[in-house]
Amino acid sequence: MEDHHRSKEQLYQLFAKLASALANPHRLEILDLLIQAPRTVEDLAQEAHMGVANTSQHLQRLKQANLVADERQGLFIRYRLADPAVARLWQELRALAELQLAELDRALNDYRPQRHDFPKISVDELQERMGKGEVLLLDVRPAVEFQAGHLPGAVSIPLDQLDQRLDELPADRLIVAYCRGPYCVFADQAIELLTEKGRNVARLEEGVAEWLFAGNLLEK
Amino acid sequence: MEDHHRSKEQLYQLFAKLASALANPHRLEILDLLIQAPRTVEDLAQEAHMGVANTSQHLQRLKQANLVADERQGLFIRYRLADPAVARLWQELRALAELQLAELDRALNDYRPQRHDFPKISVDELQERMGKGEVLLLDVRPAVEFQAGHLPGAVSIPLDQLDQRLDELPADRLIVAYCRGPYCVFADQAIELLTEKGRNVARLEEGVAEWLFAGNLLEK
DNA sequence: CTATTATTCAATAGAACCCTTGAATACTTT
DNA sequence: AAAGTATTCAAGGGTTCTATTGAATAATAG
Repeated sequence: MEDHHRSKEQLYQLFAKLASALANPHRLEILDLLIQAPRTVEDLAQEAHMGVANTSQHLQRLKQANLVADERQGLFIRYRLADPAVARLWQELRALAELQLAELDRALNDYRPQRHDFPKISVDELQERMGKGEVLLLDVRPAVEFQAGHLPGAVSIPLDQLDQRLDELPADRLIVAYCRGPYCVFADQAIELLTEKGRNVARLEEGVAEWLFAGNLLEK
Repeated sequence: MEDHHRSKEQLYQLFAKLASALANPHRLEILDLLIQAPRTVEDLAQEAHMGVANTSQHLQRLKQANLVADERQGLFIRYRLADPAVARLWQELRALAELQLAELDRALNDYRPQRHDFPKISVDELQERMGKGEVLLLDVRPAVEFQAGHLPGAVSIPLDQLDQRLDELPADRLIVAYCRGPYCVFADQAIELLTEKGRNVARLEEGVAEWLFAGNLLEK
């Protein structure tokens, strides 16, 4: 009888340990980055604005929980998601948070203040209009992420190069910008810039993660 | 620029807070119980073998995270899941843990040592054979949980009454026992007892939660 | 072999978490 | 109003988590 208890406790302990690996904002940000593309410790530290030692420690917790895997490549160590199911869990966590609108909506309004100011486009409409050649799909994420996988037919111009490469964009077609997903501001900034330049733009809220979950494939 | 950081941090902080509400074995056990049926604080404390004050505190953390809701009913306060999406997240968490078999499998072998010793039946086969009247579906969970919702056509005999009510079970049909789900031992124990008594039995691994996720409806 | 670079380790201090205990609160019944 | 019951509050001490710092380990380049 007591045995029973202990083994039940141990079972729940395992699940709790997995959950607690997710219970830190930095680690979630790291996962979010790794969903887009594998990266080295230093890259992650820089992107997430944290110290390298600290980043390394967080990565090790994630690794212990089997959420990420690593691979040595010469001098660097490259971390990646251990399994696509990790992304699914993270997605589910966000979905639940979205149900409790109140706080999240407020936080999101702070982070993406213009998010209601410009036109959006749905995946369905995008696919239909791309088929007719009416749309240019623009990926404004960093180049590494584009290379690791992107929406089919997308063109890559990372946000920080956008104003120097405006001439690569057609003036007569709708430009649909996307980035990592609904919590990413790159596309917002791209759209702001392009609107200033008089282009016809819209935002796709979905990123590569959502695209995958919907059962679609990526291009490499 | 600094603003940006802060609001991004806040966003991740929200998600992390939600995750940390799940990051405790007791709270997970509580959720697991609430998925089966709403309960009072005292009930939960007893089922989860923990102090009442402690249980109350955990419930409040869950409530603050919007994972559970409460409702006063006279002298008691009844807690329930805030949303079915909570069960989905919990399910996804377990699914991820299962991918990392090693540890979990060991823990599960401790908790359900006989789990490979008796026949199992799939949902499909169950439905087919129930249609033909070849099977009696037996719900061995506590009565409250049965009342809160059960698989269609199931008969309720809580585990602790089973040996006194054997005569209610037909001797000529296959008896399929189920309980809360794959991490629940009630059905295992029921099957052990029934096998001793010479009955023809099998276990359905799925519980009501899994049944719902598969898109089926419950009976009340 | 030495110097260099990416990553990890070890130690520390401060914060958050968790359980226990005993008292306080809220509602019902008499 | 008084007594009784379910739940919550408040305070404590022990444990775990986190960021920072500086030193230690790999792998590479010269």
